[in-house]
Amino acid sequence: MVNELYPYIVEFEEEAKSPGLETHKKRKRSGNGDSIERDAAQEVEPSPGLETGSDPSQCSVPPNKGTDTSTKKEPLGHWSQGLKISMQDPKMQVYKDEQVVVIKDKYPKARHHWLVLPWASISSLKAVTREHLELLKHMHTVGKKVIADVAGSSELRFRLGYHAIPSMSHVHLHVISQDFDSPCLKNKKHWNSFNTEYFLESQAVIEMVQEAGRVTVRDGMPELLKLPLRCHECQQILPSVPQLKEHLRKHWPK
DNA sequence: GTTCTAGAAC
DNA sequence: GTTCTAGAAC
Repeated sequence: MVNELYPYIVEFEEEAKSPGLETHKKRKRSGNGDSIERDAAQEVEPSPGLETGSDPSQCSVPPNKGTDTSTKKEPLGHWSQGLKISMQDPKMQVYKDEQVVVIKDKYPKARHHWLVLPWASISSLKAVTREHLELLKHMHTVGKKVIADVAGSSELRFRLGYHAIPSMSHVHLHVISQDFDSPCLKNKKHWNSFNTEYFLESQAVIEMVQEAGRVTVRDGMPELLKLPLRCHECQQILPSVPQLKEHLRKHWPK
């Protein structure tokens, strides 16, 4: 509970906000927005123009000192910073509340694949501490809610977790259905990042932060991405991605 | 993270 | 000859 005071941590290259800028956008940040049932939480309508004054996508950055935990100096135009842009786009937002926003993965690796991101700028799991414990729990809860809102989700299995070594900056929780039925799933790295220990269960991460106060990852994560293609449902090993994808069909829900 | 493509694998 | 993988991208 530290950074959520400023939903807009993203710093645009537009640089210098004159100190005289209106820094007092008095907004209710009453009680903790823990309950997603509150009206603060809302399913974001696709139709534009519904945003209220509390739209965090407006990027008037308060002249606050470096509150963010990010240390990398990647330019905001770099591909690895893409999530910071997408999460601000109302058209991408599937859900949002005072603490987090959910967007669809731009290149979904299954029929349903979302990313839950905190408004607070947390570069990666390496920067997570006990102060973020409630936030991580909330991200998990929101992920489960989004699943529940999907028609037919009762027949689909889902997993919630983080990549051990994410490519994209800004902490993001993957919420992905286990059909892996998607044309964007193209290579061994895609498969193994979701079907080996490279995929860190959200629940395990939460418990780790609770117990150890931080998230540690075992060595050898990059090697996991090169393991043989093994079916997550029946453990069979398939010789190529195309054959794996053909094999997966027989596990699809009828 | 993706695209592109050389050359390995079949 | 075609499919498929895996590494570069300034």
